[in-house]
Amino acid sequence: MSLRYAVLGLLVGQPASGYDLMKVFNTSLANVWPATQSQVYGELARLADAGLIDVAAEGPRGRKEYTLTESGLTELRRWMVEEQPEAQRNSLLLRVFFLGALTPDQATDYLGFLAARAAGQQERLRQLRESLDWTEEGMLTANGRLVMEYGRRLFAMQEEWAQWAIAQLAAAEGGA
Amino acid sequence: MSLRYAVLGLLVGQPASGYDLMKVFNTSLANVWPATQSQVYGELARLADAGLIDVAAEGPRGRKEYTLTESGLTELRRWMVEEQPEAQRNSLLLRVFFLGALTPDQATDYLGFLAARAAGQQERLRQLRESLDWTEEGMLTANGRLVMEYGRRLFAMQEEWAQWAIAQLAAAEGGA
DNA sequence: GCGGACATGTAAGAAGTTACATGATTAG
DNA sequence: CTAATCATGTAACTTCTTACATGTCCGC
Repeated sequence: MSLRYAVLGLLVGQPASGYDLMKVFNTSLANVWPATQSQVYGELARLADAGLIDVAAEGPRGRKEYTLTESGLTELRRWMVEEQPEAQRNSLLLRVFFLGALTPDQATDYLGFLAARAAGQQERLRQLRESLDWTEEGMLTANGRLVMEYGRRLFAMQEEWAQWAIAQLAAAEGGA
Repeated sequence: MSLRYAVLGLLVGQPASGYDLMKVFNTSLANVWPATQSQVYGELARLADAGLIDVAAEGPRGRKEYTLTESGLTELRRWMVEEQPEAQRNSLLLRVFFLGALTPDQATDYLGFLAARAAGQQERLRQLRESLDWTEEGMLTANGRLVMEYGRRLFAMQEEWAQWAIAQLAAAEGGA
């Protein structure tokens, strides 16, 4: 049900169309809460139906610009504060659990790949941060900083952990 | 499609029934790849159909014990090495993105809650590690160590990050 | 006028969740 | 004998993905 709240959250303070929202889902939110076009348009219709958003304006090409209603904002806040975060799937860790199904060489390669990927993601984040226009004071940029810093720390942790894990495997090999 | 591989992975080296697998999904894998009973039984039927697993033995109460076939192991390895990990959803970060929808006090409370939760999860992990029988040398315990260490580092990172984020909010408040 | 971006929508199917339904065996 | 555990399965529903379908406006 979180897609619903992603949509509500994006409409806080700034009206937008489905098309506008999709751009955000394909960029800033791509690594946090991916969504497809058909999902977004469907959810917008359902939210409007439920009175949590309104069509504030209609533009060219059938463009519908939605705004958050009061009950929409209330519902978003309720979700943020009250709702328990649901369990999240992690296919990286799933693979680590099953590392024993690979040969030791393959397992080490996989961890090496993870380390390299984490390093690459850090680099990509760094570039993104530099390219962003921090003068524009939207809500997403303000809290986007917090999210980016989380990402930076996560990727750094992953890189270090993968290197540690490689050493562990090597020690187990040597010890056996 | 990863549930399929979770099931295959759990069958590496040790035959099991759906009931056995559910115990694992409800414990070790609960925070990595949650699955429901109806999903697991359905997937087992499909995997047997596809020849990736076999019914090796039938026991009391209609118990069916499945083993991995060779093509099952091949397919698992292929997935582990070749398949790109799909984007993962993160409702924690989604909420952080929308922190601006809350009052500053509520936002700080939420981050404080995250810090406390991360601390609790570290404690829980520590207890789990102590309670585990490390003499039993199953594959899950060997690589389970790696996964637990990942968890430890993740929760530590989360706690520190949340505290950093609280300080950031305070600074922004003070500065404004 | 025409290509690219803008813009919305539907349909079919896969994956995941919740709830129900049923029965066999074993330990005490 | 009876409660707990073992054990499998189905049905209905929601959510997510992929693909298709359609049309409009704007700049050049």
